[in-house]
This record gives sequence, structure tokens and C-alpha cells, in this order.
Amino acid sequence: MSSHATNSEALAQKLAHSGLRNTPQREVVYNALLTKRDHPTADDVHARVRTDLPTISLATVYNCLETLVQCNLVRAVNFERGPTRYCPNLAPHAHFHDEATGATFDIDLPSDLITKVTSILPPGYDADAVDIIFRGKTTATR
Amino acid sequence: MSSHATNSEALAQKLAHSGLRNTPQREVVYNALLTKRDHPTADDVHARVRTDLPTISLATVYNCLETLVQCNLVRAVNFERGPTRYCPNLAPHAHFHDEATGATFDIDLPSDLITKVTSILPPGYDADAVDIIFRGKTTATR
DNA sequence: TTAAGGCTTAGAATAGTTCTAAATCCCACT
DNA sequence: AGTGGGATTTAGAACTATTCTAAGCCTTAA
Repeated sequence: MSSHATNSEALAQKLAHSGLRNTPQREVVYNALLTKRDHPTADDVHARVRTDLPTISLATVYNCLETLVQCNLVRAVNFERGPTRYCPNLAPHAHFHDEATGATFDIDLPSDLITKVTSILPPGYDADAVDIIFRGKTTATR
Repeated sequence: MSSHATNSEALAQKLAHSGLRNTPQREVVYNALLTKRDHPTADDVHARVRTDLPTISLATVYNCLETLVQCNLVRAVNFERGPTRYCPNLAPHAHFHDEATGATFDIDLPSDLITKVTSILPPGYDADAVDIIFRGKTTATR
């Protein structure tokens, strides 16, 4: 069994759980994210999936991405102005945004750090999620 | 000496430092942010400054906000999709975004927490800035 | 096998932001 | 005081990202 198949299963299952159907469009969009984990925009994804499914429309790509976000299979991320980017990494992680190249890297977040960060919230503030975004440069040694 | 005057001074000084001129437009835009510290969009700011300067254009508001960001007098913040918001709070702080109301609150960040968060970066990652955004609900007791 | 509803599609519409070109302002130098 | 030049502002056009609309298609369940 390839990991491709496994991913399809996971997708089908999560979709079913929300009462949604699995479709070829949703599959290729999800696979496009898993295959190249570089935080693409909806437009990037559209360009990539066209080779598999030449007639897929940009609106459908937006719909599929939104669906995947709703099913918690994908995270939407917004760095500064500009298009929303999508990330299939479900592990808790921060993002590092290289200002020179525009590249984005995932940085694993230890769970105790998340706890510590969340603990600064005064009473009455109840956070569902925390996004941490670093901006800066990466040096050659990375 | 009013705090208004003090702010103008600070503005004039920072602008001069970057070789830029102080203008009525830049002053009213900056004051609009200081007066009501609620993370307005460019459009919000435009609406507010029109009472002081009825002929100011939206393009100028965008220009002024960008200038203020360049001079480090204001921070630009992006929550999810949607317009950029502006924040005159220069102290290190996180943002809490109330998903029910859309309201945004500043949360002070102790400097040791910033250190701790930044320390998770692997070697080769050099961060200039960290943005921390909480999403969730605020309860009545706040 | 058919009806109902979910999904996809192309294209129009909208929202936010940036661009362009012309007008205006302000400072430095005469 | 007068002038040239660069910085700034302006209105509107242009552009980009996203959502909406309406039509058709596909699938599932009766």
C-alpha cells in the first residue's frame, strides 16, 4: 500500500465524517499539497493540479482548499499582505518566513512551549489556536 | 504640552530621521491610530481622517500607513484573509483575535517569553521579529 | 430510474491594494 | 521675492485575490 493510497483513505474518511463526498478534485488538490510541502497559494495549486485534471477550475481549487481546512486536513496561513497559503503539516508548528527569498519553513513546536505561550493570556481569553510566525533571514548553513 | 504635541514631535523626528517630510496627512493618519487603538483597516482610517482633512484620498492613507510602518511607528498585522490592520502599540505584544466578534486585543509579552520562543529556532534561522496570534473567544468576565 | 442534493464549472462580481500621471507643495538656492 | 526640483498628494484606472452566481453534472438513495 503506497502512502498515496493511505492519504486518500485518510481524506475519504475525514470527508465522510463531515458528511462530504470524496471527489477526484478534492483528491488531487490534497495530493498536490502533500507532494510538495512548500505552502503554495490557491493559484499555485491550480497550476499543479491541471496536469492531472486539466479541466479543474480555480473556483473548485478554492472550494476544495476551503473544504480541506474545514476538515482539519490543511491549515491556511497568512503572512503579510498577499494570497493565503496552505500547509498540510498537522503537527503543531510555527512558520519561519524568509524575507529575502519569500520561502517559508515549518518549525516544530514543543508542546510545553505552546502551553507556556498560551499561559500568558489573562483570564477570560480562551484560545482555540496560536499562530507563531517568525520573520527574518536564513543563513547558508541551514 | 499635550500628548498630541508630543506625538507630533515623535512623528516629525522619526520622519526626519528617514529623510522624509512631515505633512498634515501623515499627522492625521498617525493620530487616528493613536486616538482609537482598535486595529483599524486602511479604509477605517480613511473614514476617520476625513473629518479632519476632507480631501484626503484613500491612496494617501495607504501611503501614509506604509510610511509609518517603514519608520517603525506602527505595525501592520494580518489576521487571516482580509484587509491589513494597523497597530500603534510599539511594545512587544501578541494579538488575540476574537472569532465571534472580530475584535482584536493586544496581549503584553514578557521579554523572557520572547526569548524562549525565539530559542526554538534551529541554527541558521535568524529572526528579526516574531508575531504571535491567538484565535478564540473572550468571555464576559474580561 | 428518477428525484434530490452535492459538486464543479466559467465567468461575472467584489474587495483590497497598488499604479499612473498630473497637480501641488515645499525647500534650497539665487 | 523668484525659480527649479524633488517629495507628496490626488483621482481614477488597473490589478490581484477571492467569492458569488447560475447552470449543468454526478451520485446516491428510494
